[in-house]
Amino acid sequence: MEGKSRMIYDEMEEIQKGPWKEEEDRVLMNHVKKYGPRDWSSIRSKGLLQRTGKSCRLRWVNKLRPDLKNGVKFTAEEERTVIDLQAQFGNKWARIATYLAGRTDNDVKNFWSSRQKRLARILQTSAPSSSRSHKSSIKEFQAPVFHDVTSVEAPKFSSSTEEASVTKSQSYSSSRIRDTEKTIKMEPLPDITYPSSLYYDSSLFQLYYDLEKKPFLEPQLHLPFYQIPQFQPDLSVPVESQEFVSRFGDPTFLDVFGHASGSMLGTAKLPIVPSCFGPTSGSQVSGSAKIMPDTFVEDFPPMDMFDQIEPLPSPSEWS
DNA sequence: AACCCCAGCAACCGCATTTAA
DNA sequence: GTTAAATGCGGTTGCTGGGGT
Repeated sequence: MEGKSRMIYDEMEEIQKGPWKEEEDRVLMNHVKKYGPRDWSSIRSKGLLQRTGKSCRLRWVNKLRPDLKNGVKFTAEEERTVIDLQAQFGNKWARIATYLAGRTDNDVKNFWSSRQKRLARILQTSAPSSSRSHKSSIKEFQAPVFHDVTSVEAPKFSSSTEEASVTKSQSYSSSRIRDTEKTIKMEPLPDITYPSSLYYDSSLFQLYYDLEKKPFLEPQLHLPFYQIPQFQPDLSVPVESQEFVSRFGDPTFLDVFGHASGSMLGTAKLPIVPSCFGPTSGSQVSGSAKIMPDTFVEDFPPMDMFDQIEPLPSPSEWS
């Protein structure tokens, strides 16, 4: 080996990888103090560190930035935010992270993948071994997503027309509602103060109903699944789905809901009247103990065991 | 005590996009 | 306008510590 290739080899060899040492962090911090968070490549070219510019930047962004919540677990609120934004944006971790103060894209990404693994395991262990059809029925479900997103602040965007569409005058929630066809806006019921931004994913309904042909949901069927333990087996629900649905009563399955208890599920009913069906369409749940959506969200954090589930076709794909 | 499993995390890699020359 | 370098992003990997057996 000689000449240029030798030089390249030496250069490659010198590059430091792996965990950062304190001294390296100090050098990197000094660089940022002097020049700001940029010119990462110059750190190496000046001989300050044997790290690539990319590595330096990553270290700064993920660990050294002063505003980071290092070593702090995601709060329930942050989890809700991530779940909601992931549903909205997909795996746009950097974008999602802009909604979470002190969190990096890596944080969000790691949080999400941990969660996916956890849920996959839960699904796996709670799935009855005897039923293949059960497995397929799960795939037909998509999670109804309940969120109170009123407290989520939209980030301050500097550019991008798409991002600029979320203006200060527009709440994050309203943009969310506007953006998705899957969202059914909740109308407040008299004498109850509901967060105006409460919404859920209506696609659960799509499982059973072609909305164009059957504009009215049967009262029990448009219930969110927290009422499912009381689910009546004769409600024109496909047998497979009933089987799946019945598993909400399975104590193991309930682990998905964190500290939710089976008894809570059994008694909880929420009067929800999707506006598209109108308050007079007879879709209100009868005889229910009213619970606030927020309470519900708190008691049933990250309800996303359906995340593995393939999305249903969009309405335009229905035939 | 030794081993295994797993969750959480940090860091790397490859590719895409943006910026500067 | 072109090209190379710098930066940003998302997927993936590997390490580590804690808990269970």
